[in-house]
Amino acid sequence: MVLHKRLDYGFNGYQVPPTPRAARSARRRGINRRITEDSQMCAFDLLATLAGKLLLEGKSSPSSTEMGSSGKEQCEAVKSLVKDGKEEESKHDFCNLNSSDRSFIVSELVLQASRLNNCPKELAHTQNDTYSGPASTLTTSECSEKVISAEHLVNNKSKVGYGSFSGKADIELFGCRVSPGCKVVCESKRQIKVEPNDLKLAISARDDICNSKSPMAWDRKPSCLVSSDDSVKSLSRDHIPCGSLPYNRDNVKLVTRDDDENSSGYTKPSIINKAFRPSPRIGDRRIRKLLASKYWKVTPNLKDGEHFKTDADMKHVHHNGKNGFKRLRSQRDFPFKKRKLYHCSSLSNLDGGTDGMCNSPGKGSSRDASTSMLPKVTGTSTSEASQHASFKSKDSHVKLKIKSFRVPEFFIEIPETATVGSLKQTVLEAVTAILSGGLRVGVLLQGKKIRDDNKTLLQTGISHDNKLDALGFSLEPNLSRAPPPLSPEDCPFPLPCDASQPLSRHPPSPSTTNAALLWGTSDALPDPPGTNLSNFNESDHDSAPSPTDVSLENSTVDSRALVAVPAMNAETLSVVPMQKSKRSEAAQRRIRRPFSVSEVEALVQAVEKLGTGRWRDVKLRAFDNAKHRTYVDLKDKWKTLVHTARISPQQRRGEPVPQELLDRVLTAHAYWSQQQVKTQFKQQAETCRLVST
DNA sequence: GTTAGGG
DNA sequence: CCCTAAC
Repeated sequence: MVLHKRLDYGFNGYQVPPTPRAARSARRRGINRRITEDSQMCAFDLLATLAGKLLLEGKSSPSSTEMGSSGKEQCEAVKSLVKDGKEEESKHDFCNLNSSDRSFIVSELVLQASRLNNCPKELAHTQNDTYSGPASTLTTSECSEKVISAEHLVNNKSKVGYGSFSGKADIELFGCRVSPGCKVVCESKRQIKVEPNDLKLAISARDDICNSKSPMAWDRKPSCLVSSDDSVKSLSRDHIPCGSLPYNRDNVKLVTRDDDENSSGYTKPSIINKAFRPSPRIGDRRIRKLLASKYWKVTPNLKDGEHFKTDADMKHVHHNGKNGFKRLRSQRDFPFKKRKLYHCSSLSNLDGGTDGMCNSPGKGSSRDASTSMLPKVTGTSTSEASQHASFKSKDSHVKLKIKSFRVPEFFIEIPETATVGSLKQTVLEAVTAILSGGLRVGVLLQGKKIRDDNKTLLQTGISHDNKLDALGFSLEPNLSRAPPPLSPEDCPFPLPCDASQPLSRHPPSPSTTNAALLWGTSDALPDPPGTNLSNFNESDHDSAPSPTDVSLENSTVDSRALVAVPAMNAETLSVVPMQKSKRSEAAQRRIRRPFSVSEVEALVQAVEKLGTGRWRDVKLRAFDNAKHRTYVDLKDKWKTLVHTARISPQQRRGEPVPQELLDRVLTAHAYWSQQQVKTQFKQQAETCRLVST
């Protein structure tokens, strides 16, 4: 392990082995991909979505005594919100919840903020950034807090999730190719939708991860968590592991929905406290598969299935210089790039979908001197001009929807020998640290940061509907607080994934794109039938693994993504895309290059003529010019062809091979097998004859 | 270096 | 596709 080298899983296009098995194989051999210099720091561009929308709602006086009288009203309001949200959801269908998959995700957070009625007396209440006690004035800082608290809610749910053994909270890395399973996850678990060129981070929190370790009692049913109620307050404080959060959530309303529950979207707060129903679905197929998978292995130090038991174990693995060395460079070390985060104000989803509401003056100006994350442009706007009305309607309320937050940019250093599972774990830790460690929220109005935290929304103009579309929030690292150390409960084991996904967040550079295109078409060159078959020309692209694998086409990113994050411009990235230059030493697994039909035909034809035991001749005859096809490849392909021909067409995968070819395969295989037997028999007879004489 | 077969 | 034993 060369210390000065470092794996780069950034946008250079780390190519994960195409199959889990390949990943295992690669891991077994300690093969890893890109090596880059320190100067070429890459970073994940993580997209963390709150799996829903945040609603900021201003309310006149969310004091603790409010629940009695106006609580019902509030809940009714929430109810209507949920209803509206449902409409929106059904329309945009980004949170389809399969009834068989009761993933729980904080799909809506309704933050209640007090209205900014000018009330100088109460301004005194809200000094500083710490909002405490009942107040009836929402200052910008409170607004920030609410936003961030909401994020922490989500985040902490996620933490609970992955901390529990059932591992129901998923953090998943999506690559160019999204496996069907992951797709389902995306859709059913209300995870974020991701872009093929972006590193994908999906965080979901599910109710059924809650076990005895996580006393959080989230009810699946639509619930309204009004923390001004004392019991619920204790729940939100005690059971939601908000830990280091300084934020007061007394005003936080958590509204969850569940599509398969035909409900009005509101149940009495007390219901929330009812005992959590342990999910019997621990046997979730996926999880089961994961549990059985070898991906549990974190480092060579650990045996399969073994996972962290103690904090010391964690540290051992994490800081063992040889294998478990990981270093996370996070907030402190590197400035965050600005991220844009657009709130998409919408209460109800009516129709249409101009992104007017989501457009912010800061759009496009992702480069800013400060270190905050600016709102990210959300391409899929669910709001429209007509929603201004709904915005306006609730007179004294300011309702905002934040579609997603981006995780601040961070860097990861991980040894080559690390497993994919440990990489995931590292990312998970990093994200967790960032999200829970210390974030501040900045409020931007028309591109300008509102620094006076004591201003009311009314004073700043945030309450003006016509300015809401210019409102944005930025996440900023809170450098005053170090990320809390990760406890083993947080990450008792790496999150396995049943599908290794290529990580690529970098839009393919022109060169790689061309290579990929060439690469993709080289095999499809029509092979003139009857002519010399040895014309599978070497395309020489196998040595340049491109992030733009042809499998990209499989990565049909759901257009219903919660947030469509535009691919970053290549020029905005300060990282030199890795070409094949640096990949000299470490034995690189060859790119998988599926045989085209014409290649198969050539192979079949050659084998028909030469038989199954002369692969070198087959190679010379039919694939002489295809340097990337070795005779071992041809032999292997024949093997798989025979297998393919024997199985039912339904079981076949990949590019379908004409049945006619498969028939020829079987025929030839039978013939040559018979020949082999014959020759063996002859040989035996010969030897017997020789021995006897 | 080839071939065969398991992974 | 990779790996390896066997030839």
